[in-house]
Amino acid sequence: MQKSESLALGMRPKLSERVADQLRERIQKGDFAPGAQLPTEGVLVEQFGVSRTVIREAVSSLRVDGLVKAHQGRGVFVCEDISQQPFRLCSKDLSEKDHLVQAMELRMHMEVANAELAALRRTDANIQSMEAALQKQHAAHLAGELGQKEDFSFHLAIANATGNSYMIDFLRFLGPFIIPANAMHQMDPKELPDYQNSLRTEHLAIAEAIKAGDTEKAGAEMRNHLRRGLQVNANANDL
Amino acid sequence: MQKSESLALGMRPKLSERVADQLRERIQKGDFAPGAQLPTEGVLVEQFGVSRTVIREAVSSLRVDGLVKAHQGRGVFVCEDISQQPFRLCSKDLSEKDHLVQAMELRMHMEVANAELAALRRTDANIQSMEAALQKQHAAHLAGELGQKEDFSFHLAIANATGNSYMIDFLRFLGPFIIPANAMHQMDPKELPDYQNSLRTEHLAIAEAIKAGDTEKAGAEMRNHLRRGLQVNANANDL
DNA sequence: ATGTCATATGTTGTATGATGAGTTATGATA
DNA sequence: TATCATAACTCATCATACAACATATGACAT
Repeated sequence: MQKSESLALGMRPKLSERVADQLRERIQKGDFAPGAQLPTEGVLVEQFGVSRTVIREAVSSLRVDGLVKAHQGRGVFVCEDISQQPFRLCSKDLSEKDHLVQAMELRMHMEVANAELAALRRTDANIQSMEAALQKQHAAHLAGELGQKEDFSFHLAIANATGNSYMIDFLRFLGPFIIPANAMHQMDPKELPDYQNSLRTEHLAIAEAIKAGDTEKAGAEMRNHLRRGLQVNANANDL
Repeated sequence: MQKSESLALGMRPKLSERVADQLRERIQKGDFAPGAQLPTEGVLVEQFGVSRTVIREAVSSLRVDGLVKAHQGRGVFVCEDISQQPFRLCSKDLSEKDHLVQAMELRMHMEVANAELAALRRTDANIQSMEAALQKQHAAHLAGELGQKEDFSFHLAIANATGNSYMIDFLRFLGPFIIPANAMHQMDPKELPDYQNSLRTEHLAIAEAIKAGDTEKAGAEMRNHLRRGLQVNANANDL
């Protein structure tokens, strides 16, 4: 017979999420200090006027976010390093278009930096894997495939050449968000070879600059490459 | 009278986490295709031999990880872009030194991009908040404080001026990882004013370039600023 | 007085059944 | 055939009970 009028909350989305958000806020606001114990489930049940199920799901989500740590028999405690919250690209209050544009912009600058760093630090092995990726992509194109995977491999090879593992991780993280490949799917088949050719030209220019150790050119070519890709993608999606 | 012998699982840590891990694995392995519906709670209860509570908590954790999306009345579905796993800067197989250096490098390049973008797009309001932050930092310095918070506010104001919310989020994410402030704590008190002065000079140069819309200079000044900060930090920590 | 141990109490973890709230399939009816 | 009420299914929430673990309490022996 649960009364639904216990809601100074308002109740559109899931209750558990609303509770979780409120708890997050209170933690980040310093309402609960790092290391401190959260109110027990029973207390929270009373404070929020919801069932234990909801409280538990809310706390559970804080747990996977790394904000709190629960100890059976003792309680739930705020983590010492609140900072370690993960980074996500899921701004709910962002249009699909803005999401894509902003994510792509983030990636672009990131990759420009990668190209510059790669030009500074590339080893012979790096150059080899870059060229191998390009060769495979070319082969894929000749075989009539899109070669998206090989494309990404090339970019990953560049990230590898930076010697910064976080750069690699971040590119892997960003990669799936921005796939100009869906533009390729919608593309007029007659235009595809042209597109793939220009892609190859751009990639080669980047690789060349990195190989030569020309940081400025490497960055510029990468910027040009991604900007054009963004353009094509934008046109294909009517953005 | 729940029987504990239903465990082909093994049962050290929380059941819900073990179940969540198994589900994650099956999803990433492609056992459940993107877009496909997960088995219903009832079925999962039978498959794992645990209670609905556990299943719900496990699925809940997959939800906050962005791996699945639950629709009331329909079911739980695997997200189209499984890739949406959050980005973390966990230094598992990285020395503390490499961790700091690489994270700082990541931040540096992002902030250079921020400065350049800010110079392109800054509004009057942006400039005002930048200058306000600088003023507050100066006041803090004069009051004998370190002014780290105000320092970060200035950088955040720049990120704001990019108009890209992901840039802001990312800076917030990276911020706590790299705190040249700990260098300030270990610094000889006699050197502190000098350091703070040069800090202010650099900040002003950045702000000026952004205000003037000089993208190149803005980026260069930011790069110089952070590189010097990294240097100071490295010396203080014997890296 | 002190150390040891059983007990009580509090807290999170798990199980279970019932109900609310959406979604979809079914089938009756016009 | 089209429309619409109904049923069936699913996740969301509530409520209660018990298990597992941790800590505090107090009795008891030394």
